[in-house]
Amino acid sequence: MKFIPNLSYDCVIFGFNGKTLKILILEYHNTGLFALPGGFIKKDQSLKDAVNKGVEDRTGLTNVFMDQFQVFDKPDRANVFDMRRILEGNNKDLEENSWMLERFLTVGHYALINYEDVDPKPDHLSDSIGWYDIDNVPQLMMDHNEIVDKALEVLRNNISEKLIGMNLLPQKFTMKQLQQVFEAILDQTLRRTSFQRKMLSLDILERHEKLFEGKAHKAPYLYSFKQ
Amino acid sequence: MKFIPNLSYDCVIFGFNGKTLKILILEYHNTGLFALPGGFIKKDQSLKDAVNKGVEDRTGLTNVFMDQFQVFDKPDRANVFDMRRILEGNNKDLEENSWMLERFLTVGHYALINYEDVDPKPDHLSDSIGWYDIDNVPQLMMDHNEIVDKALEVLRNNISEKLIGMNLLPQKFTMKQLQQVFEAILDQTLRRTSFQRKMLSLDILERHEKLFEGKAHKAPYLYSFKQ
DNA sequence: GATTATTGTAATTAAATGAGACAATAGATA
DNA sequence: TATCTATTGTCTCATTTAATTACAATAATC
Repeated sequence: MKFIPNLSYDCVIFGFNGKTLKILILEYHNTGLFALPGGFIKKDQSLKDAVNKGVEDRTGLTNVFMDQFQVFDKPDRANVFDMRRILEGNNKDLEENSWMLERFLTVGHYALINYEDVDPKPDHLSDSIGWYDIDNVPQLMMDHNEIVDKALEVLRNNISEKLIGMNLLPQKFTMKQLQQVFEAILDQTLRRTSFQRKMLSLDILERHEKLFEGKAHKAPYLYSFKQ
Repeated sequence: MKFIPNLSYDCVIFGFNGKTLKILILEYHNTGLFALPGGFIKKDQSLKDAVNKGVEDRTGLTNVFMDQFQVFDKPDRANVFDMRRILEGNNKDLEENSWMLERFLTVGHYALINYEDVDPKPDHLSDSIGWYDIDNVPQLMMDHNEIVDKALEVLRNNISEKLIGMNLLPQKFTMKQLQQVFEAILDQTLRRTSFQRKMLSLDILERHEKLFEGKAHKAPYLYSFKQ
């Protein structure tokens, strides 16, 4: 067995389409079961490499911002029944894959990516993968809904202090777009002038050329994050 | 094997003696190796139960405030050489315990306890356990120094927003003691009047009787946290 | 050239924090 | 008993930070 037994990772991949916060969810072949993208860790592989590989396989993206946030470990979190359905739905040998029916602890991660860059790709076990609004996530297998909830909570706590919102945007963006990211994550409206003043005072933004959208009003500047 | 393979926990147990922040460190028999209190997770045990058990065994305390904060996973973090010394130093059979020489990922936790309540007890593998000032931690085995550093960082980030400092104090404490906890954790002096005003404005403290210490000055009130 | 929607920034208010002042007081001193 | 000392609790005022409002600038439309 090339994997570390009883241990997996799952990743809540966040994207932002300009209006709402979304996450990537996949559906397994012939089961109707929805789940977070996840996987196992090879015996000589770092956790980070394993998750990066999983994210890359599903999104095509490398160098994605990501962070582990909690181990989910309830002894009864694995659902043997569901796991069996997934294996059977994919015509996998049950004997050979019996290790997958054991108890698993999973390391919860979240990743932030630029929505526009992604063309979600199902892996060999799942027949679809797609974006779901954060407030419209379907019932997921095992404790994955709990993992999503916790990921969102951690993201909310981190957005202000760690300034990670940029990872959800293209490299150059307007102040309004940045504000919309904050508003989507925090689920509250922010004051335009205070937000702008705050962001500029942090001295983390570089100002570029204006963005002319052909709209009948003053054109906003584009910004990027320094280095 | 009754444990989950390749996975362990380690716990940075913080205490406060009124002056400085301290952590519990144990030394293994006949090896000169220092380490954090840690252990393994039984196949049907929750992570939290496992860590609680470990903390209780070493301190005698139950219902301790504790939080997991990171998985440490470097494929080369285990030091086979050190592990062998520990097993040999305890006259353990190497064959039988060879699983302990494999790669381990560990879930880092920190715990906050009332220093006065604790009489540290070595476990069967270690011949001493004791308090060390946070700025005078000896060289620890594997990546345990890194775990300590990270635990302190997380504690510093959490002290203000999550108000967990109370766990380092007896149930009733003076405003000065509370300030000293904050100062020890943040490693900076705070303004007495601002600190007092801030704490009182948060509406989390309950005021009790005064504490008469027999000193020639006004006696301070005792406070406790509202449940 | 006037109009419209939005942007960038300045001006004004309000809130939080820093810094100091001072009365209250538990015991020590004499 | 009266005075002195160290510390506490609270107040005031200055300073900093943040919220709110106001307004000029401007890109395209009419």
